[in-house]
Amino acid sequence: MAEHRTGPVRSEQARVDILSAAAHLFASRGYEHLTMEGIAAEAGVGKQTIYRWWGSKGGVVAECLIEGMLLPIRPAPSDSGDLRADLSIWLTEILEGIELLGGNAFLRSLIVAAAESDEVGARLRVSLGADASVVSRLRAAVRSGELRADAPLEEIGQALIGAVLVRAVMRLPSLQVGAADRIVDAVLGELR
Amino acid sequence: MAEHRTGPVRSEQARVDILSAAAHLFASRGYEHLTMEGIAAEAGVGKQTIYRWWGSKGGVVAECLIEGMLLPIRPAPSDSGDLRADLSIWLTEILEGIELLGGNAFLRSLIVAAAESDEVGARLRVSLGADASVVSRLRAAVRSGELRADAPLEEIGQALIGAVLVRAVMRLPSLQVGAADRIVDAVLGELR
Amino acid sequence: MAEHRTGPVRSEQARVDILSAAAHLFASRGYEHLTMEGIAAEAGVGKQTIYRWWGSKGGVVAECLIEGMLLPIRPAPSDSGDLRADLSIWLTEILEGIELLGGNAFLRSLIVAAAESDEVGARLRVSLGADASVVSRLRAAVRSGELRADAPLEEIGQALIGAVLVRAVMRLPSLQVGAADRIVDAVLGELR
Amino acid sequence: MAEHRTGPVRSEQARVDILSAAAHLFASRGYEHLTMEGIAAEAGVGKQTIYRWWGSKGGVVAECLIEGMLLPIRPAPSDSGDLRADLSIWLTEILEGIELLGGNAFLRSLIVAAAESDEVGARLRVSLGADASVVSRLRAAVRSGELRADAPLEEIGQALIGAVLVRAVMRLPSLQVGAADRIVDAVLGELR
DNA sequence: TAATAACCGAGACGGTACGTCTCGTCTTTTA
DNA sequence: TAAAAGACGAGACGTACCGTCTCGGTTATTA
Repeated sequence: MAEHRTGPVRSEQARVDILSAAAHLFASRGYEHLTMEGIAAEAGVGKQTIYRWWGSKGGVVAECLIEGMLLPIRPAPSDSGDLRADLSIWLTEILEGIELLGGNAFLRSLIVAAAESDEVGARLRVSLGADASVVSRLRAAVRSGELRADAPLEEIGQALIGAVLVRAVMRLPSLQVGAADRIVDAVLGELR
Repeated sequence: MAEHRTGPVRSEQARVDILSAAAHLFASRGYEHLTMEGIAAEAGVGKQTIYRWWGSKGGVVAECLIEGMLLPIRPAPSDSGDLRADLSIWLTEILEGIELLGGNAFLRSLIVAAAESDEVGARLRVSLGADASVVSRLRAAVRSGELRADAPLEEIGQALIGAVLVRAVMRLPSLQVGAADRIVDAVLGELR
Repeated sequence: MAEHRTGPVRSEQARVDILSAAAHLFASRGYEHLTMEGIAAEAGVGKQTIYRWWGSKGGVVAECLIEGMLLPIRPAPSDSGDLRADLSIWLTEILEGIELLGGNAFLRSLIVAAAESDEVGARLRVSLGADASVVSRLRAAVRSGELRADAPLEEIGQALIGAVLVRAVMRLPSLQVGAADRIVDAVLGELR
Repeated sequence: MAEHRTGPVRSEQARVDILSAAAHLFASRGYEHLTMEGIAAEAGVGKQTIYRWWGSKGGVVAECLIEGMLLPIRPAPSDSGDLRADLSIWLTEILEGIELLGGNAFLRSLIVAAAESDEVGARLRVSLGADASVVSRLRAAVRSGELRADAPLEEIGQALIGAVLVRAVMRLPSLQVGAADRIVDAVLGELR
């Protein structure tokens, strides 16, 4: 038995306008200057329409992430048989994506958003790739003998992404060429 | 020839009261609920006295870090000759310190503060130990042959700390026993 | 064709609460101690709600005057055929009204408010009666021959009210019995 | 027996600098924008030096009045035998003086200062001439028969000055030519 | 000719109020 | 009945002044 409802249905237009406005303002002014009122004004939408569907700024930003409006959704690292090369390419893409969007300043905004909102945090894990996708590539490496059987796969993934975040948070110089290689090198070591 | 200035001198009492109030409120309510008015009220101080000496919340928090009022200042990893053991002990201490102060929620607050304020960011690097102290321990490891000569020492340090941060930011389960070991294992590998 | 606007309408409750609070605080503490924050707190209203509708303290006080919440709105002097008696009664009522509300101190507050805000100044002219109402009584006196045809009617009205104000401003002893008569006598002279 | 005191004596330089600064700021920005800090800065003086000798802004302004730094001290109306002419000249001078210094806006500032400070109020009475000097001229007029013996002399003086103040307070159009004559006419009437 | 006051400039201090901004909720009208 | 518009109570922001209280440095007496 389908449940019936009368009246207009959620406006897809409004939803898209809000997400676009949020993504645009996030990119141009950063999460700390992102306000509900600003999003509503930019989107040409009542504030209530935002609060009706999302509980907070964080929720809106999280949905932007899901939709790939803030960060292009990361592909999994590919499997060419050479783990180091695969991870290096994958990390390079991430670093370049961030650089394109504003570099460390943008990344810091993203980190603040993630730290303030569990929705964003959870989403960012996917968008940045610090999740199953790396782990499954690492698992393949275990199978192929590139990594030993009891290697702490999740921690390796986290160390790779973490090395990127930490540079943004702690104001180390912005990312340079070769950074991805050095990070992979740092985590995977010479001859593993 | 010393330069002379007349007039009253900065009140050390007020400075300490402000930092104590800020540290206390940070610890109990988190950075996002930390307000200049709250600090002033808690410290029994005029707001202007805060603005006179610090330009922002971030500045105050950074000085709290310097004074070791938020995080105990980290000792360098010791050098017992066994790099993995030394790093593991050092990282365990850091994790326990954070856990004691509120765990990942506290760490997230710290990260937000660091991401929003370059002063805090720079200070946090020292307080969390993601700086010269690890690197110099790693350098010793190079000399003793535990690490190869061209290992990317800074990136190794960042990967270690980054693995801790990333778990907080991305809402991975709070830190457990053995976490330090696994992180060190992830970064240093089996038999380096 | 009426212009339409969507959205909530101005809250009459808030408006009245604000004016009551302002009038009450003015009467009890004087204009110089009247603060926007005090009004907002007393009225149980956000400060922004005051600023949304009035630009300044002066505007609020002016509207209090319009509403007769500070000074009862003055009736015009009546016309019994005896100008001096009519003016004397009228001025006596004004003096008694002021005396009741705090005497010269209250009047000084009113004068400060008027001097600082053109809205209050314009309104006070009406409330104190230094306007058309006296002049029209004087015009009747011209018609009945009590005043000569080219008497400077406006200046006469201003001199009457001015004699009251000047005693407040210049800290002359507070108003006594017979004051109204003497003022009317001073301005109209013996046998005009 | 003179009482003796050790230490330096009050600095005449500072006193004059403060009064000049106050008078200058009053003239250029008005009493409502006159601040103790502004005076101190303009005078190149410590705030305490002001508070040491005057209790308040009002006190400083009152002394400016005494020194004739805000308003030239008014001469008494002269006695040519023609009361109306004498008063008219005297009032014209007052109006011209005010006009020169900023007109009604300046006068309003003066009124606010007087209403807020009893020292200024008392002083202004002298400076504006609403005091013994008019009354004594009026008394001469009684003696010469121009005014009847029981005319309320003080109230006449107050009505004259009051008519000027009331125009400033109540935002009536700024003073015009002939105003003095009309005011004298209003108060003294045709043929007294 | 010290010692001792009080003056002076400078300005830090605890406060109060300012006017603005944003929050999240609530209310009204339109479609 | 969702959506736009936007008013509302709340409260933090950063600034301006308040009046008091140190600071050193600098005069004038007084011992």
